[in-house]
Amino acid sequence: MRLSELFARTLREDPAEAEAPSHRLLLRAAFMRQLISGVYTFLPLGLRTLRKIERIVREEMDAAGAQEVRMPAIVPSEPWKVTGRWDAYAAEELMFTLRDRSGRELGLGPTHEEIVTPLVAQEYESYRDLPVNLYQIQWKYRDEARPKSGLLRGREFLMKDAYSFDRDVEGLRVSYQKMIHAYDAIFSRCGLAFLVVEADPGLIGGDENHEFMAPADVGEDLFVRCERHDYAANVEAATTGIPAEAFGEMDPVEEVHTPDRPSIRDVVELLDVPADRMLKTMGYEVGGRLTVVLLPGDREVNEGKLRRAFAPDEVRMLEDADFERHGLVKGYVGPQGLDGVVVVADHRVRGGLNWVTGANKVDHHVTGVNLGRDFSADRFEDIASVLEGDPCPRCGSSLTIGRSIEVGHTFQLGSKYSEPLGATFVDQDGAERPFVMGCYGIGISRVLAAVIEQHNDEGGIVWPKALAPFGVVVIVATRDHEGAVAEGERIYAELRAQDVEVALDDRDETAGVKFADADLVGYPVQIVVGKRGVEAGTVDLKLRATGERTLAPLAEGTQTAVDLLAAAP
RNA sequence: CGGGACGUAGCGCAGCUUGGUAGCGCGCAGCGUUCGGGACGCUGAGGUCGCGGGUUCAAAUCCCGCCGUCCCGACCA
Repeated sequence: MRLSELFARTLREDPAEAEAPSHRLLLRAAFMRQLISGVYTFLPLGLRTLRKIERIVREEMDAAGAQEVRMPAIVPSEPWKVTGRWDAYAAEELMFTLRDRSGRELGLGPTHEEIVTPLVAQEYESYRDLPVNLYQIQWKYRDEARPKSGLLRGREFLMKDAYSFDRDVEGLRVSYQKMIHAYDAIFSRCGLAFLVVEADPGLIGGDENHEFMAPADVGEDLFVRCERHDYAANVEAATTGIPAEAFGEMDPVEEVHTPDRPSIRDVVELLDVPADRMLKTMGYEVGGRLTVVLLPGDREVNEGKLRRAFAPDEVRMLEDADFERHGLVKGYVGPQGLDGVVVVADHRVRGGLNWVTGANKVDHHVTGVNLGRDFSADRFEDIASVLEGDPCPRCGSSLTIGRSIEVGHTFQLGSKYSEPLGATFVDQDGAERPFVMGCYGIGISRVLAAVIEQHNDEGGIVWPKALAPFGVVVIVATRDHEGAVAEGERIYAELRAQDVEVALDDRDETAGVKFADADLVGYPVQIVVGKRGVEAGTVDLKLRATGERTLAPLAEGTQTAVDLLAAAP
């Protein structure tokens, strides 16, 4: 490609609206332009890179035995109503909805379980047909409450979604493992540093599921990982080793005056006790029953774990009026002497002595409160947030917390969708059974941004060669030296003849502009053809990743570039 | 949805407090010089000051409403 003809105007300055490095660089390097919030046009450079990711995904999915299809982006509401997700998506405005001329409700698909499941049910009737795994690469639509950071959270994004259908759970496990391996290969080939974590299932539901996380400062997801790397989980799903029950001397209960100090932080400050000695009491209504949840004061309730602990009962946090109705003093609730209240304690509450907690009386707390003597719990559950330094649930070594971008998510769905949708096959014994499904997503446009988050420097993007829009750029570092221009053309032609993806910077720009743009766009290898070099019979080459420079004889410039590219990361 | 900020030329910004001629840098066009790390000089083009309403003799500037964009939070295949 001749850069003089490429539809790409780089920006000298950072666009005002971009903060995340990938967002900034994608705009500056002319990979994309914004249309509206969370929706972008891919320019030629961006599209080339996007297609490289698609290609890697296709190759690995095909190698894993999945078959590509293309389902419509426009979806009918009916199957969504059957699975109950129309309300979950459309009513909560996550789904863009529309109506056709007859008034029929339609939506733009945010994911396709409701479409692919009936499709397979329609075509396949027997266990003999299974397993099958269908995937597609398609633009997905989600009316995000808050699109952000360019491609990292868009309202229109390119996604690879795959769906496996098996006759039983054993089959699903095999299908699932194949996808895990394919994902490992895909992200490795993309040059992404990543880890697999145990995850919270969220709206999609199902049993076991994993997230593929790319560590990055701008990531929205927190994960924990133990020192020995035998456990990693999203903080939403993370558990820890449970502390041993505490034994020791119990102080007497004492009431202290804590005027206008309803929050843990206030009391910590006033009484000078560490937050982890405060006993936090959270009020909920669970399945209509008043429930108090206890946990150490330095932790938060993990809502996901809480809901799972109480499933299938509805969990609702108490509002101000509820406290009054139940005779609780907001800000000063303690577990001691509560009647007719279900008390659920986090396991960690067993590991502490002499808690400080509310006195169930305005402006008063109590100290020296102990489990067994002063209060009891009806149940113990793992419901508190994880903290840095907590023990690993597997090996006991300490957990660290990291920030990451979710680039892939795999779910074992079971019959969560096939059952309500009536998607069944006839098994060997003649019985009709619902398909046992898995689903597997990769945010392709998000991977593009995640790779940049991990591979950039002051100069711009540093593409792994697998994703670079062009592997090599030939920079003609002069405008008025015919020999240099001719040598540039020659090397460009030679590289093309060798099927190297090469760009020729033949623009009417100064050398400095071309160098800066080459660094910004991030071509792995730069070849500089200039007057000085041509007269001395040499070309300069630069490896973007390391900044390493090589001087090569003119005649060997092409081959040196090929070799450098082959060796580039 | 709650909180905050911003919207002035293609891009980045100043001007707004204290109302009165719309400005700077980059980019763009022409000419000349220069030619290996975002060149220099001269000349020039380019703006419904987000939109609507109000106050005023007069609004980019003050007031109200709306729209848009970003950030924090809530939410989140």
